[in-house]
Amino acid sequence: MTRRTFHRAPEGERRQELIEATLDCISEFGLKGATVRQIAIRAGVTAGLVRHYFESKDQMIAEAYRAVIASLTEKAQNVEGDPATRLREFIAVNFTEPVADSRSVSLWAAFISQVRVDPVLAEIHREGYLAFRNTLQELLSEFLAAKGRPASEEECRRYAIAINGLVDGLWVEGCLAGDLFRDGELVSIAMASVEAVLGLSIEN
Amino acid sequence: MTRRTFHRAPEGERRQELIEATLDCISEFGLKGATVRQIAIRAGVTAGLVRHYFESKDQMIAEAYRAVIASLTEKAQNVEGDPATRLREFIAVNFTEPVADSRSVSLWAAFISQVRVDPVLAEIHREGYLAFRNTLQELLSEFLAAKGRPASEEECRRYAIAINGLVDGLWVEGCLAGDLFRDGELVSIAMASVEAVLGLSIEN
DNA sequence: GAAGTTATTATACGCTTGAATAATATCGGC
DNA sequence: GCCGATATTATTCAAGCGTATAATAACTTC
Repeated sequence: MTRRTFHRAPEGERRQELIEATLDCISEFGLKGATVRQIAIRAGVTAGLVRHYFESKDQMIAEAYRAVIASLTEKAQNVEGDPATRLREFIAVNFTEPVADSRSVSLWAAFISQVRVDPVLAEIHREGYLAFRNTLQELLSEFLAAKGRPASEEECRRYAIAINGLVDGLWVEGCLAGDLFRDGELVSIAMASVEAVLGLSIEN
Repeated sequence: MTRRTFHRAPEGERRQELIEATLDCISEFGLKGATVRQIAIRAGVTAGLVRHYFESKDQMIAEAYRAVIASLTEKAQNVEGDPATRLREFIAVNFTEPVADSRSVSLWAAFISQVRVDPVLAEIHREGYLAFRNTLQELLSEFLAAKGRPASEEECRRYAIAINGLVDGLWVEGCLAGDLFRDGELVSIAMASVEAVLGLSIEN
């Protein structure tokens, strides 16, 4: 019996691979199909290694969730240009890969469904949601000011909640059943709706 | 050893109880925590009975999903009155119990997360989404006509997609973290946004 | 009220699960 | 080039999983 060959992964890299493998498994087989063994196979290692990098499977799952939130928000945070351009980009990003992807929404839903079960995941969700919404609120505040219609923080808050809801809702359905919509239809509907809600054009 | 006493449930009733117990378990423990044994305990029967009513656990889960979709949509389908009232009701219902409830969104998310895994669930989702959206589209068509601004089917379709997304998105966040919003805030934001999108008041 | 039907319980089976442990191969420092 | 440290594999374990089967208790019918 010959033992399986292997190489030691560089610092931190294996952790990342394991998290990525975890997400792959969750999106493909669901949370209950994402077993330690399945994840190990996907990562190209043996099951025992998981416990060398994480205290428990649950802890690994929680870290994987943090990675999902980060990937869903980071693209939206780092937009550049004048306020109108940034607002347009912020919206468009959600209807473009890799955010607009059935894998993303599967992961998002899988974790959402655990928010009630696991307080740790609930806290991660809450932070992610607020970060996303606050980014949007700040963006709206600048946009409205630039358009010569500055709004109170309270007003921006309401706009941010509405637009965040709109974008999220369209994002979910677009990811789940993209074939129900024409190319570019969702982003076009989103833009038009945001303009209507704000009562302003998002063009420069 | 004395055997556990029991009574025979009337036709269909036990099925319903088992489905309800399934949903309870999914919302409380997640899909992977909803085991046959847990579900049986919740329903007040023994595990073996599940297979007397359902061919398999998977089939029971699928039927449970149908029940969720039904509960989320039936409230919205059966609104009465003039078009404006019905439109207002349609929206408001989504921010009122039992639709607006963390249990509902947990169930919704749990199944959504399986859409990629299980084609049966994917089909159930698709039907439910389209039924909901088409109801809304019909409602919008009547509303716009009544307001003296009749719109083409294509226009109504776009409005329906947008408003459905908006309502869904707000519903999700409201259910997940209701404490982030003031009383009635979400329904108020939803109404205002819908009015902005349509460019019309929803009052009579 | 006895007989027949079947809903329900009880028990068992094979498999998978997350985790613990022991053996071993790889690598950095010297 | 050896040596200690540790990343990785291999193996094992008890618990829990979905399901199958057999015994039994509760109704129905006559």
